[in-house]
Amino acid sequence: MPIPQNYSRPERMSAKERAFLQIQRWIVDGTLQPGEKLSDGDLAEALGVSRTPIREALQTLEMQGFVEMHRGRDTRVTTITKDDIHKIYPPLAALQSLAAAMAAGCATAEFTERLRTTNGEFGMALKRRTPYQAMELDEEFHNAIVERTENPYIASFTSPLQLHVRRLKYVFFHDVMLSNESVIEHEQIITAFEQKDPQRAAEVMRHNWLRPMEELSRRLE
Amino acid sequence: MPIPQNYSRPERMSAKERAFLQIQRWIVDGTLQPGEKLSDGDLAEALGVSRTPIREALQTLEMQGFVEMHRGRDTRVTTITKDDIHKIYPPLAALQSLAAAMAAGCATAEFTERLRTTNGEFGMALKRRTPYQAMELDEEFHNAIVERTENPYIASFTSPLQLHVRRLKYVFFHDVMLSNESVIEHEQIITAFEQKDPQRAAEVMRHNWLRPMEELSRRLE
DNA sequence: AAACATTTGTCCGTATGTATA
DNA sequence: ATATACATACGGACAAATGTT
Repeated sequence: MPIPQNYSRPERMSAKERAFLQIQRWIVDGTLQPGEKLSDGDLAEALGVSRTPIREALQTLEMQGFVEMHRGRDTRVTTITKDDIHKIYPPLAALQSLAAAMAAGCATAEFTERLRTTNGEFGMALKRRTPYQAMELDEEFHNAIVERTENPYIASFTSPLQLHVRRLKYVFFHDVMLSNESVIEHEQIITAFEQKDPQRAAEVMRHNWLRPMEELSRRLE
Repeated sequence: MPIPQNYSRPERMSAKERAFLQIQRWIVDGTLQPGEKLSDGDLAEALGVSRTPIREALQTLEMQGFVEMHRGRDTRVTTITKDDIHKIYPPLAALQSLAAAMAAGCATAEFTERLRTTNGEFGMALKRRTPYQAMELDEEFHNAIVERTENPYIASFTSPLQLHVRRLKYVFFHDVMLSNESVIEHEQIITAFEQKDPQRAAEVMRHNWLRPMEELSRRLE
């Protein structure tokens, strides 16, 4: 009996983890809308577990800014306004920029090659008009750089912030909003890595995050 | 009957919150040492609550990087090495620098005055050789700037990072390690605010965080 | 004002999974 | 390899708090 090798995860997920990922997805993609009330009892029933793992998941999501728990009252999905565009992007840009500067110092040839491959696929996905795949490849590009810094403090913050960006796009535009300019900027970042130029890597990276912010902002006026 | 106005908190804390703050304190000040095993049962008994709020507190601490939970195995205080000095400070510097740049744009006279007062008390605490008070006034200075940005995403990350810095100092030096140069740098930041110079505010702020990193780093060699 | 309905917060027992002998 | 000991993960009941009728 042949068993598929890549069946989801080798390590089983805990109920809390499953609940966390599922509820997070629902919030990010807008299934659970901003301000919507969350009943842990209902979620427990929907996900087929007890309230305990749901509560734990909700508390984690509260830490990440996706839900607000009011003791004794209720638990709700956090609201977002267009102002959040200018609140989420700048810190993300700052940390990604830092990560780029750090990665520039220790970028090997095989690392830049890997980035170039990912960026190539990203560009192809844009041409192919498969925005969801493009978005995932864009995130893969940026995550690779963050992971390269081997700094868990940075990763632990950029990761949820990227999800907040996704949520912004879904909630306000029902769209992932990607621009072709990113491909060029990514290439410039890779070049800066090859030239061991942290300053330039940081500068381009910042621009690569602040430009989409401006684009979103303009489309809302 | 006169009731003290500033009696700790008007709102009662939940058991989870109490447990969270207490365990966090113990980890930061070294009472609970790096790598130490945490038994939720023992903690529950020590704090006079059941295991549920303890478990929830530990999960929150895990998100902040103070605790590692290994499913089915054990729960331990995270280890820190001297390498962490160079991992914690840079992202903190990057975000504080961003906060300074943002605050420079909207700093009022009364705001800079408040900062100047806090910085004055900070300098006095240094002269008085009351390092713990000095540290708290230093944090108050920086937190005021972060809060001024009204950006909860930044605050939610800098706040635990500052505690990691505290922990570094306590664990490696049993000391809070403050330098007089900070007073001058703070004043330079305030001046940059008054002159509405975000660039300079950001630059001084970064230096104000990276200099202590270098000082700690040198003292470890 | 007081009792109700609802939701969150806490307790504790048990099942599950992991490491060790 | 099997059994044992132990810690975590989960479930379900109860208590407390809040808003409402």
